Amino acid sequence: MVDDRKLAVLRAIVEDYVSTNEPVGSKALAERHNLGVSPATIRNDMAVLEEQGYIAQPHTSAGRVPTDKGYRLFVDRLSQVKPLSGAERRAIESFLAGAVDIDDVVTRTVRLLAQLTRQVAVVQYPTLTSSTVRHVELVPLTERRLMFVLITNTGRVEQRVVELPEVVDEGRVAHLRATLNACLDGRGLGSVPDLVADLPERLPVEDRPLAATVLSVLLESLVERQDEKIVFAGTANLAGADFSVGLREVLEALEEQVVLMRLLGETSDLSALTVRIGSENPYTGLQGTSIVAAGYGSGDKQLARLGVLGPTRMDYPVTMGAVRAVARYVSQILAAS
Amino acid sequence: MVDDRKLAVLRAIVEDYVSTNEPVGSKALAERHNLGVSPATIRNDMAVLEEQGYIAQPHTSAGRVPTDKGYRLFVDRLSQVKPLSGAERRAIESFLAGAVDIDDVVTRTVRLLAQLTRQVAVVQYPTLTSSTVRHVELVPLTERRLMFVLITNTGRVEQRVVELPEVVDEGRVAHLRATLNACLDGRGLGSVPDLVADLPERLPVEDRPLAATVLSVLLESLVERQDEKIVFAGTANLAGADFSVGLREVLEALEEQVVLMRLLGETSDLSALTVRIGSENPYTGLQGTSIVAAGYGSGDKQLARLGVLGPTRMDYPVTMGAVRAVARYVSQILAAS
DNA sequence: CTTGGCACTCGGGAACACAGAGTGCCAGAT
DNA sequence: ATCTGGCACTCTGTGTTCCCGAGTGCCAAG
Repeated sequence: MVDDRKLAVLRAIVEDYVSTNEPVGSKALAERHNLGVSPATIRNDMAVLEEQGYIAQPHTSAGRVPTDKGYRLFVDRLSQVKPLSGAERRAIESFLAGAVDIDDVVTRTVRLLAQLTRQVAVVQYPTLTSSTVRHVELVPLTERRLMFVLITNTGRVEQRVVELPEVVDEGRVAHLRATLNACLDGRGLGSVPDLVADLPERLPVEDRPLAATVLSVLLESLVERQDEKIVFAGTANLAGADFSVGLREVLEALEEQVVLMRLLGETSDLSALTVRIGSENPYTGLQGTSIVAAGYGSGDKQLARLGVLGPTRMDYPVTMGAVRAVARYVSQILAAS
Repeated sequence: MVDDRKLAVLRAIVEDYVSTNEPVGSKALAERHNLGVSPATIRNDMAVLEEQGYIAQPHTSAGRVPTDKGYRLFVDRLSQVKPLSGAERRAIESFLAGAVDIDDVVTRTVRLLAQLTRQVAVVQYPTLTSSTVRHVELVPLTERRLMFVLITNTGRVEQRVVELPEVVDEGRVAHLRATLNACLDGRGLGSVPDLVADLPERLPVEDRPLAATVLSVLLESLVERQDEKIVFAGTANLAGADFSVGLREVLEALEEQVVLMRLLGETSDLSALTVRIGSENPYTGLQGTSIVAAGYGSGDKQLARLGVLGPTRMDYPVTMGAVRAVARYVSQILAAS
């Protein structure tokens, strides 16, 4: 009974603080929530909660504010993900349905998510390594140069210009193209390095330099894209909010692909809805912020992650609901195409 | 003689204000610049300059600040574009030289420009319409679906998934591919609509629905990309600066492709180094900001524009120098590849 | 036309007081 | 054992006042 009420108090503090952005005191709590006890009792509970590190007061004689630990407890045990309204769902669906290609899907998704949560949205492009090769194309540009294009089953296209070591005629290019496609078509990108390892040896000697050059570009493009592209939107939503640390640091972090990558991706379970709160964050520039992220992908395979970044003081149930919903809808869209 | 000195005073005011970010008074001017006259004389000049609208005072008994009109005069008549240092040039060159494809060029360019100017950099992707078709590829994905890929001479690749009206075999796809390439190879994108207009009629009747479907996708992808993609970087540089209008508005404008487009592009002469100062700006959310932009492209053809956006109070000579230099180097890179 | 002098204005910072919110603690009630 | 009301105390934030200094505009003299 006792502990139960303390948790209720913590929940009330989090909810009030999130909605008002002001430290919340015992009196206000007693009024706004019917906890059935007097302010004095609440004060006692708050003293305990503070001692345990769930809340803190900015100054003596100010109300209490949840700590990161407090938010953590709230997210883990005191809240439920809030589903979106029907109208919101329909809006999402129709907005995403209009996408024409993978770029468009990602762009629309990130904007949608930013608008929905009124925070900064971050979307990782689907990882190549878990998709498969649909087609490899070699297009001669000049005598000693060709365009290498790799198309995956997720609709993603990688292209590179390859400088050739020697003049090569159409026929040899066509042959290499056929060989490559026969070898790679439908295979997972992760297995490509193994598959092409002994390929030059299976070719006539005179074709080997050509093949080696093309393959090195192919492998390079795979490696390079493994830490994938990430896009974000909604930075304008940062303007109002105040973080413990400056706005500048947050914007800088957002432009660092690597940092973003780690924020979204450092989870073994790609599909889970993960929340990282304030100081749980590995990156110093993002102390005052929380990240809510989820995996998405077509079918059972999780291809990549998406999420939002906002002030620690955010409405976690709503945000988590939005992120989860968008992740699901994107997965649907990808599965359908 | 008289007017000359007034201009010198204006120049001094702009320079001091840009470097100190504080309204500049007559006494400080007389000390820091050797204008050879007393503060009182400068005051008289300043009164005239203010009457003519080149400067203004935030409050009575504060120093003067340049108006947009004042900056305009400064840029047009009182300043020279400042070339970059040799070290900076080399840094640019080596940084851009490592780019592997067109995406990479654009990404590197925008980051470089942001870092160089310590402002927000904006780069427009090379416009398709002024480039030419290098190759058209049709890749069957399933019986009723194929991937359409368009490669241009600038290394840009457009792809679309096409849903077919009927089951189509490899042979017919190959035939259409050959026809398309014969028809379009090497032609300007602008002329594509004309070139394909009567194409269905030149095909056997049974191929027409297929051709019509593919062509409609082709044309659509051209139209869609005509208002081109724009990327930006360096928003963290906005954090310190203060605009007359809020930071939020600026960030919002940056995420509006259309707005950015107009900012960069609304010039008949694509190649000129253009400066748009504060209220000269068509968009209300960007009043306190100036834009410095230049065209770039391979060879003589200007393909697109790039530039930076910063507070009206910026170092125009330096910024203009950086923008111009980067535009030139990017043009070189594009011409070489 | 320039200069030094002078009175005037106004913004911004320092000092100060004060109201209000919130706390902690204690003694009494349940 | 727990809750409650009361009470003294401690802050922050705000409003007020005051004053300094920078800067101006004007004027009369060089």
